[in-house]
Amino acid sequence: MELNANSPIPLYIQLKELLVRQIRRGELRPHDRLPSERELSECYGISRMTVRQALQLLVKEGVLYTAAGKGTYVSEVLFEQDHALTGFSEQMQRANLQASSRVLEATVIPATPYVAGKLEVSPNSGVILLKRLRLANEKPVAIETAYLPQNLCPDLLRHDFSRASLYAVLREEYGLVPTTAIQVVEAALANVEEARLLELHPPAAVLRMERVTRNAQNAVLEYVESVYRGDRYKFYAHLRA
Amino acid sequence: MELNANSPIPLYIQLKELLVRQIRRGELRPHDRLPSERELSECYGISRMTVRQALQLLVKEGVLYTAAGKGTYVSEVLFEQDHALTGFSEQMQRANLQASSRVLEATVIPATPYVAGKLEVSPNSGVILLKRLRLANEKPVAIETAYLPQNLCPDLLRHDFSRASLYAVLREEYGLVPTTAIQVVEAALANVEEARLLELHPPAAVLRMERVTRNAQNAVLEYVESVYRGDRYKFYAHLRA
DNA sequence: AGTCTATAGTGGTATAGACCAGGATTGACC
DNA sequence: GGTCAATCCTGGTCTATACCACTATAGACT
Repeated sequence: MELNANSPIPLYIQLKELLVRQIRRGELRPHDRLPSERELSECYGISRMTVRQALQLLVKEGVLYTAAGKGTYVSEVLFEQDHALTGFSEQMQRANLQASSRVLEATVIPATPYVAGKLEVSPNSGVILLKRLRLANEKPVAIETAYLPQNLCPDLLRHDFSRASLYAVLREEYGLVPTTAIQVVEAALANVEEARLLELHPPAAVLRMERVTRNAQNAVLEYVESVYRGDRYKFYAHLRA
Repeated sequence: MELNANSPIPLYIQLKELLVRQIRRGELRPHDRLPSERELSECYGISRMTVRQALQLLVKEGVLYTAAGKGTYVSEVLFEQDHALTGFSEQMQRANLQASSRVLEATVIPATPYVAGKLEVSPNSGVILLKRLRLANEKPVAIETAYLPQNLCPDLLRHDFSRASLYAVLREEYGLVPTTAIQVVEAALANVEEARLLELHPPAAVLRMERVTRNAQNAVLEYVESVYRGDRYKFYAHLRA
């Protein structure tokens, strides 16, 4: 269980992942105390500052917590790194569910004033509309309608989005990486069309979500309206001041 | 514009706040390059590692971004310190609604295993339970049940929480400042008790939320279970990668 | 037994120096 | 004029050391 100083992977990352593995394997359990920074430093033959770099990362991620004068401890829950900014496909993969989709609509339309406002583009400019029924293990979970500025991702619709992940295509083909999003979520009763598509028997509760996603340069990548089955979807968010 | 080495405030925090002030005043504008780490180090008479501590904090917060081999730059938006981590009272104030509460329960209980896990405290240790009906302009909006570690805020319950804001008391009296939270939101149909308290006529949709709130030291401040009226509450979240 | 007081250990802060890979600039060369 | 290589600067990583405030413990004292 040693660190490799010649590896291209930084030592503090190696140590961080080593600790995460120990926690995942149960060798370190919640509220266990870790060896002190000085012990880790000596044990792995690296300096204390490097140890601290690894530990601080894990504290920031919520995996560990520290108590000055006492020690460093394993947190109760090891939250999965950020559900926050992943698409449906990635979320399902994380939950070990098989994601699939049925494309309900895939066209280019002129931006309505409302959508133009959300996307921060001119009205009537080209907007890609992608409406899909989302399924997990073949069972309907959500209806998702995404609007994207056509100039950011021309020819997007040549992909088959019944199988392809929108976020994966944006990232790999167009270099568009979501980094922030503003979401609004509310609860409501399913209407007739929603009940039909989601195979619900009214009355049934659904989660309605709107989201505007931006990249690091603060450009709007997409505006999405989604409707989730209340009984098959929970909505995680990690908030920071 | 100097740093004070004798101040109880760490140098890297002082530098961080100094940079934020410069950005707020417009002396540093989006996409401007900051002086290099070595220049800042010499300019303020502190070591480069201390400079990096300040810069890394700001990068983590999204205020700055770095490009290896090029420099450190100001991000496009300095997000409003946001809706994310405020309590019900603050949210209502922002929406120009008059917040009030009816205390349904306010006691100290021994931590159940489940709550102890959420709060990262020992089972059976003292936990403050505060259950309130939340109203906006006299109309019921939510039922909120908060659990707090008693050792963090002893005597909390001597306040009258039908009027006082929990977050304001935590901040002003105990110096407890929420900085991160993990929330889980789902939609459901209101049960009988919820419908009665929220004055709903079934069937009606509600938003159920669980939240674990932590401070900058990653200590758990509270665990909250809330039930919101779907028609009177929208749930905002600002997410970052 | 109970209380106080060193003392040792912990994380938090800070310094000074070093090397690396990658971007940017300059200048020699064709 | 255009190309390529050397050079310098940048952030990224890492070491070794030091002092502080806080916590726990063990031992001396009452």
